Amino acid sequence: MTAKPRGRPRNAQTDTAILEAARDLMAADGYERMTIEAIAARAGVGKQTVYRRWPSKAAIVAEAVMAGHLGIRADAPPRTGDAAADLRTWLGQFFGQLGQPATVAVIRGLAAAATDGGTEAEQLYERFTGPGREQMLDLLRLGVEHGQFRASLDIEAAADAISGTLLYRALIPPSAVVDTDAAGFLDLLLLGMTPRTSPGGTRPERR
Amino acid sequence: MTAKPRGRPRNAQTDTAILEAARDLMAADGYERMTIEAIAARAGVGKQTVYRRWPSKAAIVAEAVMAGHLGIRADAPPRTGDAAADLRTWLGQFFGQLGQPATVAVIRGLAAAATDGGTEAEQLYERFTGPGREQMLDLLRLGVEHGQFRASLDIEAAADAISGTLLYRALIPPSAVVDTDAAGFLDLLLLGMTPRTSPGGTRPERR
Amino acid sequence: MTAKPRGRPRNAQTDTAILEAARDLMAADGYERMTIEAIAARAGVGKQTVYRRWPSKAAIVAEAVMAGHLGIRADAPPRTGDAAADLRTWLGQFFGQLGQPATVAVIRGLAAAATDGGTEAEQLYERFTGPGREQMLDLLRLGVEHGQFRASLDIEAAADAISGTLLYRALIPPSAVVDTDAAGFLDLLLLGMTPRTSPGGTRPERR
Amino acid sequence: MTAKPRGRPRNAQTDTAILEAARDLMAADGYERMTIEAIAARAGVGKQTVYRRWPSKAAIVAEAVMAGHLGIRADAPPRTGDAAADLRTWLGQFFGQLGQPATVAVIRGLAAAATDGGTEAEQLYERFTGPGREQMLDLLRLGVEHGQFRASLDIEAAADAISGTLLYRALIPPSAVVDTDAAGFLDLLLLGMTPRTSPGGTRPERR
DNA sequence: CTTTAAACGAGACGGTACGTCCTGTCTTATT
DNA sequence: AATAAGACAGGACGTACCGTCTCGTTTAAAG
Repeated sequence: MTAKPRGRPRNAQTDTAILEAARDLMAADGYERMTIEAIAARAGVGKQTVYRRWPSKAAIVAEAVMAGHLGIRADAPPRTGDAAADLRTWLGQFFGQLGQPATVAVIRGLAAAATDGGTEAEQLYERFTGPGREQMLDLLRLGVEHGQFRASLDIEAAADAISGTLLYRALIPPSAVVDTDAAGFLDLLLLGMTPRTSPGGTRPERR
Repeated sequence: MTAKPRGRPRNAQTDTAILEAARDLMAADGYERMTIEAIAARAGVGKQTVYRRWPSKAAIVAEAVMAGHLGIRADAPPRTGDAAADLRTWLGQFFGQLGQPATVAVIRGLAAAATDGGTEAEQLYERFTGPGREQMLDLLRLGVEHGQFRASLDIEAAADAISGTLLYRALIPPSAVVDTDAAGFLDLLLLGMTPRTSPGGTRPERR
Repeated sequence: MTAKPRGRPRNAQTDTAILEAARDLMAADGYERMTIEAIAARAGVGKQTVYRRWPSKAAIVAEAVMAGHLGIRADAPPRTGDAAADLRTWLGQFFGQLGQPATVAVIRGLAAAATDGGTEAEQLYERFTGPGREQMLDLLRLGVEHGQFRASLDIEAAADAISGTLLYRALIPPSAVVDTDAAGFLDLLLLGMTPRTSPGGTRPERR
Repeated sequence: MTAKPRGRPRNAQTDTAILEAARDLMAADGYERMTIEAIAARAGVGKQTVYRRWPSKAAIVAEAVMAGHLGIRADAPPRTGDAAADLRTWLGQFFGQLGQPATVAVIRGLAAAATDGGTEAEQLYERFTGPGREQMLDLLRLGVEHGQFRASLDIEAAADAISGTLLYRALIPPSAVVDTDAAGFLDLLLLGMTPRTSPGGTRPERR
């Protein structure tokens, strides 16, 4: 049990203001070019107030993502009973967002934050992938149980492959993006079934 | 045909010295913490000499990787005729190197460099993934022809999934790494076959 | 009335530390060779702290002189009632200091600073010559009233001639200095009387 | 006797081009801001060619002045037999030029060059003031002999006072300049006679 | 109410690195 | 051998942020 706080309590709206400032600047400048000084200024807040709440830029970004201030929405996946379909729907959310520059900026930022090294990388990994990963593993496990995915599936490895592909797609330059849709990707990964190709079927040339 | 060069020619050894300095500092400090000033100092070179040759830290790192000064070796894959086996062997090289801190540092650096934005990201993508990707696509195509991989395989998507997973494994903190071996991963991705699990078969606990 | 200051107030001792560092380096290296970086380092201060207070090297030097940190002492002249004698005594202070390397360094620095152009030159002129000039004009005026100097004396022109000679003596190389004493110079300028020559009377050869 | 020169002879026009480039840049940017690199570029010449001929910026400027490329004209003074009048005429040349910005820039540059310290200051002093000084001393000596100046005049000190005043007038900011004419100044210095004031006679207010 | 204690905006502070500019020297190929 | 061009090690420039540290002020709860 925490001791009753004394002195002036922290202003809860300040958190929001900072996270929103971070979100805007991230979209505008990218993670690297965004500075804590600029975040504070845009939030109309002293620098110390930022440092009092988060230890680093990476931590701010991680929180902004988790709090939903940044583009990637981690809504709970649907649970219709059809695990494969649910997974497709859910991943579709993410793959669909890869078209939006803001989302790409965020994922790039997270990757950059992860490379900052030190404990933040671990934190970020935990906070960012943690909850989503659990959902993913659940659905994969369910799919195996229901016989939708093959029994030998290494669900942890599968989860990593999904996350990794998502990350990779965000990092590569837009001109090189291959427009495979999420469902096709999932089939590729998990089923050995014919992936449903995008309408028209023909793959565009790489630049 | 290039114009005839005038004035004192650039010293080719200087390039090497700078790239090697970058390699060492990258391994020691990581991409973010490595400074151009330190690279110049370690190479025994003026800062301007660095800037004369590369426009940014990202560009230096990209070149260092391509020139083979940085840990990831992109040797040509073996061509035994068995495409699936060749691919396994070749990817094994990369996955095996994920255990070495220097290699991880490099991949993290490349990711960070890619997030630096601008044209360098594209350059980096082209130069880094380009050659390797061609090899990968070749082997995948061959495997499909020989019936080792299913006919419906989207080889571009498969290549992205492989690259992405490799990247993801390098970025996540060591404590969270799942020790699936390369062969198992490949089976997962391409075959729908039972992956060969590591001896003992039990998955270690996550931290 | 000035606006109420906000934020952390500037440390007044820091001003002193910087000015003293400038004084020392000026004496040691001369104005040209003295760098702002070295001033900051010697004062144990960040470079920005220097730039926050003064816009240029010239401005620092000007302030250092006015604050008395640099060698030229502009003590108020004596007021014995004998204006000519007072002037001689007072100017003697300055001419006497021309033998000290530190003083010469300062005057040279002021001249160099003046040539930096811009508004600082004006500032420097005002602040450096201003107060002393008033004293000089006062004494000259008094001397004319008392009949010690001829009635037709253009006191402003006389003041310029005095300042200019002082400056010139500081700028020329030591080997070329003529050792006329202050009193003799003054007589030359103002009285048409026989200057009191230095003991021995013979002028040394120029180099 | 010098050995017969071998190899390609120096181009004499190059000297001129460099000195003229220096003259132009001096007028445009001032001594401090003028760089040797810019001089070479403007003269259409390699940097080394400049360094082969002069050891320093100060030396270039000194030569530019002596060669008449820079504003101050040191024509020989007239010799009418009336030493005082000749001196007035001659000094009038200099004082008159103080109105031209280019001339002021040059004198300021010379002062700055003198403060560069080292041997260049001495060189510069010798080359710049040397020839003119001889002329000045000659006329002063002549004036004393003819009884135009008082017999007790210390001619070396008088020459310094004249040079110093000229220098001082060039260094002080234009707004502070007192418009005493040369003749009046000279009378002040040498004669104890009523100086001829400018028409109207009233001194303008200082800024 | 008054005291106490923390939060807050502001901005100074010692540092570090940035990317640019210039110095004076050194190679090139050319004249 | 001199030249135009330009690379080179070095070093200072003035700027931007870092993360920390005062300031004076504000806001609650405790006395």
